[in-house]
Amino acid sequence: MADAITPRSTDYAKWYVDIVRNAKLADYSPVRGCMVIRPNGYALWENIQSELDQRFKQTGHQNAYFPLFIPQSFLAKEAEHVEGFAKECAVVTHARLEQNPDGSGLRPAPDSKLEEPLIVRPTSETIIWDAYRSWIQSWRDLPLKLNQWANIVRWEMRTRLFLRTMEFLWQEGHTAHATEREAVEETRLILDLYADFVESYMAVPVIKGVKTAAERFAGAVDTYCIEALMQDGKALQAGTSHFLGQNFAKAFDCKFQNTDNELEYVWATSWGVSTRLIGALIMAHSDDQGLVLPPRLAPTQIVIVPISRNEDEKAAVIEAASKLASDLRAAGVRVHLDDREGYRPGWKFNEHEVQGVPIRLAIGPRDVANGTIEVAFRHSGAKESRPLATFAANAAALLEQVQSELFSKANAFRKANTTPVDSYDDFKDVIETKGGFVLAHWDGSGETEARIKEETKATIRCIPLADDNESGVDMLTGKPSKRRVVFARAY
RNA sequence: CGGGGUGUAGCGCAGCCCGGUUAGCGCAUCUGGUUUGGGACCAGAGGGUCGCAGGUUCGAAUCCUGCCACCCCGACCA
Repeated sequence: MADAITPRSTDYAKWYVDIVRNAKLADYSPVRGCMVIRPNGYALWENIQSELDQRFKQTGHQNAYFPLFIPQSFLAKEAEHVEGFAKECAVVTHARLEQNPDGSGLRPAPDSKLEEPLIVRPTSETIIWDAYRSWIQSWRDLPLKLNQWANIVRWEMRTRLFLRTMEFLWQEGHTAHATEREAVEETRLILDLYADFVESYMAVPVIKGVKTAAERFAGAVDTYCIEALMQDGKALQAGTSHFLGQNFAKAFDCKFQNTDNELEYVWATSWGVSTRLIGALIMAHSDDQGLVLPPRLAPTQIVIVPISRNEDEKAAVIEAASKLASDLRAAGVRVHLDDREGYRPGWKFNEHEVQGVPIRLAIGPRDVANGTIEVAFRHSGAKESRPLATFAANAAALLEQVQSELFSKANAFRKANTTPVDSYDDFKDVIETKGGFVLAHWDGSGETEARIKEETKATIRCIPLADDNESGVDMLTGKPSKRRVVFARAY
């Protein structure tokens, strides 16, 4: 509980795990590559969920739920999709266990072997498009815009808490449209929604862009993404929105009759963000003292720690603290009065710091006498005394200020770690020594991209959508390039 | 799957080379007391198939053989 956190400068990967475990966000499970999401971590996911869910509904989406198990044959229907996912599927082959003949434990009963194996969904396009085929006949059935909150399984070789686990939680939106244009608009709408959410709620700046063919979702025509930069200079894909064209409609024979009385294949999108966002959050803001949470997402925004030496003091302090807590609650602040017995104030300070509570208030006999409280800011470490009477009224604004300071800090970090380069030598040097986003010209060929990846381990994170075109020549081949693209080493 | 490493109390480790009372230490936990403005202190207590299976030996955490698990580094990925 009170273990030291490895400093980032010593070992970034270890620091990350220490944060996750000391802040009690998650724990390892008995199953390799899986994790237990603890209450502190799950509360973050619930806040992410409820905000996104609202936004999905505001933009005309409905929630539904599709099965965990998918017939193996479904996956095979879309050629690129199967190629992308087949190698990381968990497969259910038997329906029953029985005692081993020699009495040594259990085995799958041979006579319970399934006619057709089931795969545990690595994503749900196939089973959803199978349903869409039967639900969509006419242009009047479109658009169909569903989302599901679910768990999925991808049999990963190497895993990291939140960033890559074999099972993870996410939402996946799947929409069907009458026209290509409408589907592309949907893809972009969700991309904007994700970017705004991550920037305004999580205070993590992102770059919106399109993936290259090599990095595209298996089965998509275009994959749009938001890319965030972590404190160690590595990029993290924080969300994706795919324009699927008519690939899945064709694979699942999903057609509709248009207003001209003709049969057409449906146009599709799919999009998702996962519990990986929590990993992004940690690596964007946290420090060597522990987790740092942005107020909008923090399960507890303000914690109050009472301090007293005897029963008389305690009564007065608790009374003042309780009143403050209820005033804050009335002002819409998620506040927690930490009145636990048996823990000293210093211990509580540390615990709330490790767990990332944005603002800590300490109130003791001196404060009660002076009508003040001590305000400590998690993100800056600043500590100051303020009048007690007016604090609650200003609290919401104070939290918003913290939120925006966090974003500014992350934004400044990204700016400082985004480097334009024009020669391949400079490129290799920056990737190797400085890291971060590297903006360079690329000739658009998969060969060049693959060679750069091979030689530097840096990939094209995206071709940015931002309107800052500047033509040039590929740093490697000298061929013409219409704009700079974003390179980085990535998680 | 290739290379490296580690398995001893909930966690982190010592002991192993050189076999020998009851397997130890720190943190955490429990009880009692004194404490409380930045991780309190004192006293006491509980907690172990020494990863598993064989072998050598009067005797194995320690030596030998085999197996298993996990971690780190690489190839794949939200």
